[in-house]
Amino acid sequence: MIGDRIRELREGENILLRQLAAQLDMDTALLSKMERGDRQFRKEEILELAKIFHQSEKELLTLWLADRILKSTEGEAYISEALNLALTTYQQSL
Amino acid sequence: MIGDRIRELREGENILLRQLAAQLDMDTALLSKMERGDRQFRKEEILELAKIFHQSEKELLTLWLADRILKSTEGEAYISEALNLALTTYQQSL
DNA sequence: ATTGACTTGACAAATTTTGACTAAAATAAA
DNA sequence: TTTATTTTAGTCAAAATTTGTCAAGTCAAT
Repeated sequence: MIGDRIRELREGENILLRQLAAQLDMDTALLSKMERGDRQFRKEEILELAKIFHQSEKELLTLWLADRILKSTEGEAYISEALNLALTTYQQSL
Repeated sequence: MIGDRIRELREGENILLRQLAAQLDMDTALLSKMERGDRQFRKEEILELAKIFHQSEKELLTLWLADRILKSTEGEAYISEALNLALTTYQQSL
């Protein structure tokens, strides 16, 4: 999800994986995994990517956090119910 | 949240922390932390607790998963947005 | 002051996540 | 097809996180 978006942005600007990896100071193989969702981005990387691609931090961070949320539910039952409950619980806590 | 519910159920049946801990084959201190939300239950423990207290697995697992979801978002920005996005993304994936 | 129930903090053990590296696979260019 | 480049997959150890245990702590009731 965030990985797809990053790939989309990268390809939209015709930047190679290894070039973007260099900008982020990371191994190309690792960035490849991150774009494909095998590994998670770190928040700092998302912020850096927002700068590089002139996207709002909010958009990218939201995608990134949604990914992490879904990852934390992988393989479980009652995911919709739990997400709904988490949402209302969170909103009430504000 | 799930911890509160377990404590409620336990106290409702006048079971001591150490007694329930014994039934779950765990240290009393650990169960104490779990009820208070310091530590997370494992899924097998939730299933066992559903049996012990004659509650539906769905109810307890949903509470448990919602807890884990919220924990995975702790300290982040755009939590509501991400939860909503995670929810719609998940539902579309079905 | 002693007992019983529960809580807390510190530490060690276990598990999971992570990044670097290597090589294989896919893709593109010649 | 060969060669070069880009991407993906697999492995391994280090780092980080989670988990379990124990001892000491609080608090309330006796």
